Amino acid sequence: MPKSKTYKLDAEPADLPPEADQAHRFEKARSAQATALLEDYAELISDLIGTEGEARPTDIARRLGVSHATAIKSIARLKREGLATSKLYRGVFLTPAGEMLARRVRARHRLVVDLLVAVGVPQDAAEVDAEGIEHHVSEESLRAFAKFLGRA
Amino acid sequence: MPKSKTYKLDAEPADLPPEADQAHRFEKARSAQATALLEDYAELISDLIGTEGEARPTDIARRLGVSHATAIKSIARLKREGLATSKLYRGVFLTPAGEMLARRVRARHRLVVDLLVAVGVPQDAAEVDAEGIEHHVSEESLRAFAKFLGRA
DNA sequence: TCTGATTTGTAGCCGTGGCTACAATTAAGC
DNA sequence: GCTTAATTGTAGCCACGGCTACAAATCAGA
Repeated sequence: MPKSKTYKLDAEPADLPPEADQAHRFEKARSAQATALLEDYAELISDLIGTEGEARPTDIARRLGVSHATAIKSIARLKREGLATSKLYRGVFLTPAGEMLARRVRARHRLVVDLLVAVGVPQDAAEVDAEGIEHHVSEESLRAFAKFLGRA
Repeated sequence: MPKSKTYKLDAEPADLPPEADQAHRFEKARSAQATALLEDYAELISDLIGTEGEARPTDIARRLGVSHATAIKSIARLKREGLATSKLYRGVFLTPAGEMLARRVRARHRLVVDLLVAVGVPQDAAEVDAEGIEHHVSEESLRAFAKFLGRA
């Protein structure tokens, strides 16, 4: 529902009322989930353009493990949100906002995988878990991860 | 959609086809998301019963930051899935399966928070992030976390 | 070129998890 | 005990993200 088109990976701190801060934690997790799909698509489209030269809906669908119809609907949402563009029967492209999001998501993904590996999680499990985890890692945690990995 | 009523926190390994394993990662993240709500409710109900002596829909709703109608609908889903019981206008209780789930979820939550803190994330940020992260941490990662924290 | 396979898009269905509004029941206070 | 407040439950709406089925457009090969 945000009217702003910034798509920060984080959200405002918001000084918390007495004991209802548990509710705020859940709300935050829910809103993170709401943008997770956009983030996944943005990163994937960026990857496909980088490696294949183009991002076709069918390839996106196959990579995500969903039907092409689902992918196309989600791409429509990306367009509504100003993250992607496409003309009929042509491939999908990212707007500057979409590119920025993709870059941040990719960096975050790597950081999460690296941290998991650093604490002893096997590489393949780290890749799997990171796919779900990354959307819930705040900027603050990311900074801590970077520092921990010696990339302060 | 699972017919089994076990609710493992993990899922089967499944030997991966050629390069479609990216799709499998996304599918795993999606299925984790599907059980996240159940997990949150189970843990919260267990907490409320422990600290307040009972779990009332209104309290559940307030703690989760949703309307009571939403909470009641979700509780209905817990009942359908065999995790909770309740009689009309009486409180909510967990079945043995629900209790087990709650216990595992609570342990996992603590482990995730502790790991985040151990790598340098501030306590409050760790609590917030853990709420979203925990649902995507595999048993394998949990074991790594425990070992890293010196609780092998 | 034109015919058939592939890709893309559309329509319409479903379950989930939000919500508000209203009804019913229980609990509390006079 | 009755009235009122609080709680609980129901109904019905919405957007999302899945899906299948079908239609339209593009692309490739004969």
